[in-house]
Amino acid sequence: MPELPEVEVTRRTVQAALAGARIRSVWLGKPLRWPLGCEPESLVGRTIEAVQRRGKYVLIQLDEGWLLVHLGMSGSLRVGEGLRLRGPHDHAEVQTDRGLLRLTDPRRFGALIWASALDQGLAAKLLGGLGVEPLTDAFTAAGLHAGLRGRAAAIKSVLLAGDLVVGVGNIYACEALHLARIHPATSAARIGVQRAQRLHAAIVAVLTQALGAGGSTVRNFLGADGQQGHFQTLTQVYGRAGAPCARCGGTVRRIVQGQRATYFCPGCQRR
DNA sequence: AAGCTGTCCTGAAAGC
DNA sequence: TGCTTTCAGGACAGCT
Repeated sequence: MPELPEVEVTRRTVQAALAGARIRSVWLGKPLRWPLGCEPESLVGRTIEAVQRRGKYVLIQLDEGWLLVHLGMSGSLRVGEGLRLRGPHDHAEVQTDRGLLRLTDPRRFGALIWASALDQGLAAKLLGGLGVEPLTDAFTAAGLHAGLRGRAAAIKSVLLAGDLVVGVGNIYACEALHLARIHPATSAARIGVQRAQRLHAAIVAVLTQALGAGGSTVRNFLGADGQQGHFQTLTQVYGRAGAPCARCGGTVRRIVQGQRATYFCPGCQRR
């Protein structure tokens, strides 16, 4: 599934291919999570100036307005001249003078949204509540610690909520907590300075490592049929219930928090 | 305000 | 073998 690292790789790919491109036509297939929000024809002639990212949203900056793309959990963006014929799960295409941008999304949790400005309307609502970017200097251990204070919910759920720090999905939350040796059910408020420092470092490490792995699948976005991401093979606990923990030899467990699977090692992750 | 739960959707895997 | 059921997941919407 597209996590922050894959979204970032996608952003770079689209930026490299389409910055400066002029939109020739827009085609929409089955409905996605939200409607586009404008007439597709009104985008014809717009120029793509830059491609940015906020959390898991790809922000395509036009000379007038923005296109927001969210990949949901099964979405992917591809660019190129030689894309194969349109398939049943292709639900949006932006044809430009530098090639085609196509959104493929079997489960249609994703979205393509037009916004006149990022601080207005739906875009403002979607982006406004997002937490700090984890791979920037704005993300600090002190800030994380301060944010966790006063949150009674389980640390795993708080990380997933995205209002404190963005981009930590289910896999990364599990992996980061394992790396930081913190039990996923620990109340966020109980995490002190030292553990906040470990968690901060772990989040950065896990995302950075995954970004490297995601980078190895760049060719996915350039035409070849999608292959599985490589990160799965790097996980220490996610999807490994019953397997031995590589660090302490304990048995990895699977529990459910907020209707979501959590994997952790009871041997070395403490409340 | 914070924190649950429901919901969207479909392919893959498990169950019968 | 083939059909049915369950599960997975991002994150907003709505309710408590």
